[in-house]
Amino acid sequence: MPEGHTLHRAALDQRPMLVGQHLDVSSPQGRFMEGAERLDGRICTGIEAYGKHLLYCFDAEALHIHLGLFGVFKFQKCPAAEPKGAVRVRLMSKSHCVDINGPNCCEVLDMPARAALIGRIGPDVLRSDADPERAWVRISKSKAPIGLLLMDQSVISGIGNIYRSEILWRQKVSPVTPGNAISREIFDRLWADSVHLLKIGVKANSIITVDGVKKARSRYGERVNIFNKPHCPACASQIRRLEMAGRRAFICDTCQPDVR
DNA sequence: ATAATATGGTGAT
DNA sequence: TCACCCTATTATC
Repeated sequence: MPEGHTLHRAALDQRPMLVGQHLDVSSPQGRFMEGAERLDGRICTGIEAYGKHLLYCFDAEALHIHLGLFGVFKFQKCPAAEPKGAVRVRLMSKSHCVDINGPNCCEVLDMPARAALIGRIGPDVLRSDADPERAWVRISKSKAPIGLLLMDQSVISGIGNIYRSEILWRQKVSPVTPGNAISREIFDRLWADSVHLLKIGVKANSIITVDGVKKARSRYGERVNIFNKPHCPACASQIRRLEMAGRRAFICDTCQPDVR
């Protein structure tokens, strides 16, 4: 679930539920008591997503959430049901209740810390204020493989392990291509396709990288081209798996030749 | 029914 | 390199 699209979708969903209202903030699970107490009763002034990070703003402070691999948002209308599972934070407005379970990161940031966080994140393909030049500078100067660079959130943010394999396959780029061997034209295509796919992901609330597919049916199913698939949908070659940054990457050696 | 696996990132070792 | 966070889905009995 949580690649960049998940967080932007959460921001869109939750803004009308929470922003502009005094929130009851609690930690049913008990592992965020201090932070909850600090924010309880204050007005939520905005919700912003940066890459895979979400910030609930309360004037000069912000609740910083990173879902990690397991984290999930759940929301419901009031009156709210009993917390289910390990609810680290419960945010309650007059109308809605948002529960956050299992986040990797859950902390209160002051302004300098918020600036530091935003500063260390590369341009987010889903933000209109993103500057792709920053990503181009990093990639074009790096000897690291593009499959690693696309997953490096300080280079470009929002892309996760599924989108990585899918974008590189769609643009016929081998993940082992060094960043400094990527032409400006290829970079522009990678960026544009990332924006395109993650926007679809926000709308569908699911990763869909196959053209023409509108709705998510199963976990992978027809939604993706090569991620976790045995054969290439374009040429039927066997899909090769390789370990990159400790994560499984998928590659079709026919469609994505190593041109180094 | 129970077990295994992962769309992520941090901090310790 | 590994433990952790502790959900949701899929695979295996």
